[in-house]
Amino acid sequence: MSRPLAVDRHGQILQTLEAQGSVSVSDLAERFNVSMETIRRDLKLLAEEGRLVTVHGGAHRLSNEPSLSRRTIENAEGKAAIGRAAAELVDDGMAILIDSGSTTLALAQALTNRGDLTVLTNSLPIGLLLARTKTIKTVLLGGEIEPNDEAAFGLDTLELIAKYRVDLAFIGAGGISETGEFTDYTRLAAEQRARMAAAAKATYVLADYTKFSKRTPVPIPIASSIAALITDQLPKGEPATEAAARLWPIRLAGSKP
Amino acid sequence: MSRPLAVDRHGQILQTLEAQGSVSVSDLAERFNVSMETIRRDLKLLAEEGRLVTVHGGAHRLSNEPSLSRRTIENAEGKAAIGRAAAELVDDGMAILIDSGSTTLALAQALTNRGDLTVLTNSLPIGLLLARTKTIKTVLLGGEIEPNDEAAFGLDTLELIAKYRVDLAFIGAGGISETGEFTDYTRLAAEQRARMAAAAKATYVLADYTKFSKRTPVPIPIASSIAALITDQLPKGEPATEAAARLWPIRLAGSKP
DNA sequence: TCTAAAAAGCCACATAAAGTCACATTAAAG
DNA sequence: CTTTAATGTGACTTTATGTGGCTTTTTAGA
Repeated sequence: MSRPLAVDRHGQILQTLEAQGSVSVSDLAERFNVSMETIRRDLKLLAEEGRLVTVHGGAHRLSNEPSLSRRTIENAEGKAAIGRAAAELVDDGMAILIDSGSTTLALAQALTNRGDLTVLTNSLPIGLLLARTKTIKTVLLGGEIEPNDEAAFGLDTLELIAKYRVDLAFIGAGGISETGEFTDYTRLAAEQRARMAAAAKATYVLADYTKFSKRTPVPIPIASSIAALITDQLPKGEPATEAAARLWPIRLAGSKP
Repeated sequence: MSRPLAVDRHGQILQTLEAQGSVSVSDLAERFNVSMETIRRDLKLLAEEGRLVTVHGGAHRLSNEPSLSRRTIENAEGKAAIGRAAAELVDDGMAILIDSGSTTLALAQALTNRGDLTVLTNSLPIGLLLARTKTIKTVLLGGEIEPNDEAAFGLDTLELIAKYRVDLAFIGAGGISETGEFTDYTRLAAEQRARMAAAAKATYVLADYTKFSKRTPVPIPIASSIAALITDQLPKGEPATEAAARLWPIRLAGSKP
C-alpha cells in the first residue's frame, strides 16, 4: 500500500495556518487520516524550521510580520507624530543616539529616508531598520538583550555608550512621576538612559500622553539638562502634566503631517 | 521487445509535477509500468539537474514558496540541515557563540524551541529571533552594523568578544580555498571570526556545499583547532573539498554523528 | 482555590513503506 | 556478437507512522 506524501501534508498545514492563523492537532489528524502523533511530529518539524510555532493542542503562525508588531502599539498615531517632530531636529551629518522603545522606533521610521547620519542605538528593531537603509551608518550598542524591549541593556551596553559622543540623544521613559521626573522600570534601565543623555550635547525625551498616567519605580538620574520633552498631548488633571511643564520645555508634536 | 524512451518518462514526470506540485514514486511506477527503483533513479537524476527536489516517497517542485524571509536564501534546505545538525551539538546549560550569516541563522532557528541556553551573537536577525523565545538568554555583540550581513563588526565587537568565554562557537565563512582554509571577504571579518573561535572551547565551522566553489581573499587566521566542519555535501572535483577533508574533521548534516 | 477527569504531549517500541546498493538481465548500439 | 546503458531483483537499511503506557497540561466542578 502506498503512502501519501508527508510534504503535501506539511504544505497543506502551512497553507491552512496562513489562512486561519492557527490549527489544532486533532483537526489535522482527522483531516489527513493520520494519528495525532504524526501531526505532532509534523508540527515539531515545521517548528524547528521556523515556519510556525507549536502551542498546546496545535500550532499558530509566527507573528514576525511587521504589521502585527506595529498593530499592537498603543497610541500609534501619537507616537508617529512625535517621531516626525523629533526627526525635524536632526540635521544631516549629525551623530545621534536613539533609545529603545515604541516611541523612539517611530523616530527611526521617520529617519529612514535620510542619509548622511550616524545613529547609535541599543534597540534591535531600530538597528535593523536603519541598517537596511544602507545610507545611515548604524552602530548597535550591544549587551544582554531584554526580550520585552528587544534591546540591549547591561554592563556591556553602559561601557559602549561611554565610548561615544553624539550631537543628540533621544530617550524614552517608562513613566512620568507626580513631581515631573521621568521614571523607569528598573535601576539598570534608568541608569542606562542617564548615561545616554550624558553622552549627548542635547537630550530630548520622547514620551506620548499615556506616560503621564504611568508610574514606574526608578527616577532617571539625569545630570545634564533636558533640551525638551516631546509629546503629543498634555492630559489635563494629571499632576504629572503640570509638574513636568514646570521642569522641562515641552514640544507638542502636530498630529497630522 | 522495444523499450519506451526514458526521456519521455522524465518529461512526463516534470509535466505532472508542474500540474500537481508533487508526485509519488509508487504512483509513477504504476503509471509507467516500471519498477519503483527505476522511478527513483529518474527522480535522482532530475534532482541532480536541479529540476525538482526529492522527498521521502516522491518529489516536489522547488519554486513553491519557501516563506518570505528565506526565499532569497541559496540552498535553504542544505543550510537548514546543517542548522539542525549543529543544534544537536548544543547541550542544555551551555553558553555558545553564533556568528552572522544565513547558515548560522538556520542554526538559530533550530534552537528556538530550546531553553536554558546563553547565546552570544553579532547578528541582528539571530539576536532578535532568539530573544523572542524568552527562554534563551541572548547577548548581542554590538558594534558598527554591516548592512549586507545585518550584523555588527568592528573594534567594539572585537572588544566585546574578548570579554566572554563560551563552550562552543559556530562560525561561518565566505569561502573555502584550494588549500582547504576558510576565507572571508574582508580582513576585519576574518579577524573577528578568528577571535570568536578563540573565545570558545570548541569551534565548529558551518558552511554549505556552495562555499567549496567560492574564493574570497582573506584567510581566517584560526589559531586554535577547529572541532569540525559541518556541511551538507562534499562536491566532487573541487580541489577545496579534498584539501578541507585532510585539514578538518567533517560532519555531514543528515548523517549520524 | 483546590482537585480530579479529560485532553494533549512524550517516549519507546513495532511495523510497513520507502530507500539503497550490489548484482543480474535485457534491449539497443556498434 | 560483443559492449553498453537501462532496468529489474533481492537483501538489507532507513524512514514514517501507529500504538500503548506514562506524564503533563488544561478544564470543569466542588
